[in-house]
Amino acid sequence: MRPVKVENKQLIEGLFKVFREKGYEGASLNELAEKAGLKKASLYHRFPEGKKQIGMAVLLHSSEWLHTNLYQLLADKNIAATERLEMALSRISELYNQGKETCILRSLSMESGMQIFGEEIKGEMNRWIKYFAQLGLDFGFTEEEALKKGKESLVKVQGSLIVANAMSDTDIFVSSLAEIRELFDK
Amino acid sequence: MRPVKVENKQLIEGLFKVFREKGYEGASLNELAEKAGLKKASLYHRFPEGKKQIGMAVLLHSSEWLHTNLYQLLADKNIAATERLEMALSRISELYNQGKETCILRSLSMESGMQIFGEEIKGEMNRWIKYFAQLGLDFGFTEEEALKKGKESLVKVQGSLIVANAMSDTDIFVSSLAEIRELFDK
DNA sequence: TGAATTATACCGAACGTTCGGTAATAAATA
DNA sequence: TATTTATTACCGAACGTTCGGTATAATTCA
Repeated sequence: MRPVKVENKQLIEGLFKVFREKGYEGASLNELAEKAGLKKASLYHRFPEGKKQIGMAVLLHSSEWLHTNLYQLLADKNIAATERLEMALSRISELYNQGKETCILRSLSMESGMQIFGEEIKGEMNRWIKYFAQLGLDFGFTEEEALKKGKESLVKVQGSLIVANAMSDTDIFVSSLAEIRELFDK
Repeated sequence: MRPVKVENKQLIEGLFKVFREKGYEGASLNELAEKAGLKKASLYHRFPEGKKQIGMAVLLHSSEWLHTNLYQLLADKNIAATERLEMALSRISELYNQGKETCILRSLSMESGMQIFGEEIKGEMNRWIKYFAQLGLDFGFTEEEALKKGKESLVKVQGSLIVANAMSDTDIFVSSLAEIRELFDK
């Protein structure tokens, strides 16, 4: 069998960047192919169902990253809650390149994207809230308090990414991460 | 002179909704014209410079709404700070239809929109922060504290709109407005 | 009538998608 | 080992459709 020109991981990451920067409608097959290192027709060999399937693969890739690098950490009771929080914030900062890059969930959550990926995006946000709420419980908060903090952490990350990007001011993102820290551990 | 078929205000509001829901790339001229109640060519009569000009008009319309309905209120020293805050939150809730609708700044702030409207979006966010920071001063906070609260209010609104829309859960938006209240007046 | 507004028809370019064919490798055969 | 065969990966070219945009004619009203 002929070997692939671009490995799957590298391929998805190239596609991911285009969707994150341009959104679903803004990401053209030509640019997707270019950034992926393949021709347009070859993309259709890898993803026979086309653009929607590519978006889905990108979303799945993000979901796996979060599960491996964030959620598993947040749920690891062998690590003290304070340290878990610290590490989680550090990985979130890494994920969004210190606030210089937006979130794929936001990029794909305009109306056209929601019609295709609505359930996946909603599911991912629910997972974020759930795992941060779990951390809240480990910090000793009540279930209600913890759930609220889970939601606040998501709102802060999403909001600060929007504002930081629009204003070219990553300090807002960095500050928001600090506020999430204080939300749990003060 | 022949009267217009669709009045300017109504026209802009129709165009506004399309850009807010679909983003810049996702808003096609055919749909813009349809929702505006005009044909495409008639849109070009009203906006000879095309789509960019339409987006700019929509953005300006939003800016004026904010100035008239929010910023003037926030700066009105004849009203007690607490009441000003309360009224401001109420108008924000109205603006975003209790969290059921997103913010045009977010919709137009993907890469393609930022290249066209970057300065306008940045300016509008700065204005939001400035006026809420001013309110913070009136609440007796230091300049530094007030500025931080201004930024937090913007982050909370933007973030909660994203999450509320993606999760079809307007409670998150409502809660976030309550958190902004507590941020200033507790 | 004359000017303004709207509508029809159209344009080149770009869109997502498809297809026929070629390149590259592994497996099978001689 | 050398050659053929099968399988998969890739790509150029073209598809029909829609894009943003533009002529030009018809309509409307001062």
